[in-house]
Amino acid sequence: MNLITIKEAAAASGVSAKRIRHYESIGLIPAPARGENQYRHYSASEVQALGFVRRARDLGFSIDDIRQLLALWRDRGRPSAEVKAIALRHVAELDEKAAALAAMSRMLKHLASTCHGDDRPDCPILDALGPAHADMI
Amino acid sequence: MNLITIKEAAAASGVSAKRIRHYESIGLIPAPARGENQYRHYSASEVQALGFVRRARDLGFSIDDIRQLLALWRDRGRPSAEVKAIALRHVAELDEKAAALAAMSRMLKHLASTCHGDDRPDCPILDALGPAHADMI
DNA sequence: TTTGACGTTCCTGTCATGGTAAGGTTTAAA
DNA sequence: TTTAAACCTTACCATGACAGGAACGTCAAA
Repeated sequence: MNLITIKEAAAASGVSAKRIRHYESIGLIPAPARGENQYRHYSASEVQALGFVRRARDLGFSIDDIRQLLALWRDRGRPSAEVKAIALRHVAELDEKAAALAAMSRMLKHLASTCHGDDRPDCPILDALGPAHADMI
Repeated sequence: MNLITIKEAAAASGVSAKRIRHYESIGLIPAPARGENQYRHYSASEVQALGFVRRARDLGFSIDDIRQLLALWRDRGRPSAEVKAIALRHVAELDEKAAALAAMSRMLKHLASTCHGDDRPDCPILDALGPAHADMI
């Protein structure tokens, strides 16, 4: 099997060398083989696992989520229900966070729309943050 | 002026005593007066500033943003344009983050909808994360 | 041979806190 | 009077998921 250096593995997987070492240090991915010079050497399947991690991170999964997903991915007989449960729980978290951000944005847009935005000091945004209009938030 | 303890200031402002000390340590709010016993004592205006900070945090502003907003809030002659610019920049950030989360959620919902979610091992979610279907993400 | 591009480990910083420890103070009850 | 509790203080460690950089070893090409 063709073994490659960490930089090549980084290029092939889309995970930076720094992150690869980090993932190894926290036990997300197993330590790879080392050469005589102590350099890490990665096999194709290890690069595949790194790609898996990257794509899961791109979907916003936490490292702990990915730990479980990786284990299920490697388990040929896993029940798909377990994977689906993790995914749907994550979807709920994503939707919750997105809703919270949208609510903040809505409020700020409203406040900004009532603010002149010129040289005058009157500012409904600051008024809303101040104690007199606390009820607006 | 009625001076109150940090715990009372926390209750009145909605900012925990821990956070109040933290905000002081990073210079977000000025150090308050101290009693003979070195206990912090807060005035009404200091409690108002803490409430300001809390509401700005509730709207997702960073500490550095709040630093600027507080300075503008205290400046009676500030131009509202400066405040509006900070707010609109923050709105853009919020919208960007919300859109990213929504995109992740959409993709995961789609993948989950095609997953049986039973005892069978076949799982389009894992397949999509794996190297063969990298193009799905 | 020397340069520069790799590799290694280890330490610190990020952001906005929370938790906890070890100690001093004040207040109230036993 | 003693003691217990509820406060207060500072200071340090932990979080998540890394990035940056120091200090040092190794390797390939000019």
